[in-house]
Amino acid sequence: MDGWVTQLRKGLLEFCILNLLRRGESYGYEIVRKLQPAEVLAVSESTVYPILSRLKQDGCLKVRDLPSPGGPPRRYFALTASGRARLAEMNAYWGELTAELDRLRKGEK
Amino acid sequence: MDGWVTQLRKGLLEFCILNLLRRGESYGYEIVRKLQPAEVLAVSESTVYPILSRLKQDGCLKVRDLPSPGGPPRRYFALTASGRARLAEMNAYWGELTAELDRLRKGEK
DNA sequence: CCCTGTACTATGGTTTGCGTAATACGCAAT
DNA sequence: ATTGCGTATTACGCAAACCATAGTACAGGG
Repeated sequence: MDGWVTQLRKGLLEFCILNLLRRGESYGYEIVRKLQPAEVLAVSESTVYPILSRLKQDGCLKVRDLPSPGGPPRRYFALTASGRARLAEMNAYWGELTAELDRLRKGEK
Repeated sequence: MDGWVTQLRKGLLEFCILNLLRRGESYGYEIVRKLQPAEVLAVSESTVYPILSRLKQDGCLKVRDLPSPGGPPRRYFALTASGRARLAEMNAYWGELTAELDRLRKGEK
């Protein structure tokens, strides 16, 4: 069960982070905190930071550094136009996927 | 988008196969066919067979071989008690996960 | 001076899906 | 008779994502 959860999260976390950033820019450490209370989605920094780097690399996010009140400067990430388009595609696919899975779980036909 | 779909499927396919077998035994080739029309879940044999092997290895499935009307003998897989328990846990976790994700996607608080 | 909380970076392992290819059986058509 | 197609399984190897672990760095309180 434990390993399965890890596998299930592949791709999903990227999806979560994009959805989180839809509301406005944020930085890695804060994103970890925002996902913490969810429990089923709780992750560590070593998971979030690589995802942010990849999304920026892919042109889905843009970055700007601002000083922090305590600690290294914060790297704020925000969605680009390309990122918003990507998120829209993902949301559409996710909708189909969950619909299909619900059909599988309840005893369809 | 394409690579993302591959990542999203990790763990999910195992979940789908267990749900499929809940209705009764089946064999690899047939499972591939049953998932085919779903589109969002369509996979090839090279994906399904390793999953079945692993599930059997983990004690979630039991196997019996029966002759095929054309081709090598079919390996029929069926859920064990342990498999049913595992599936129940997965279904519970999946419920929490989709609920949390829906909350993230709609602009909750 | 040490410890806690904040914030980011780097490395390596484990697992999974999937492309590719090989094997094997039966039946129909050329 | 041989070719091809649908059925059915097995084996090898790659790429990507999550995550544990560890390390760096700054500010403020005891």
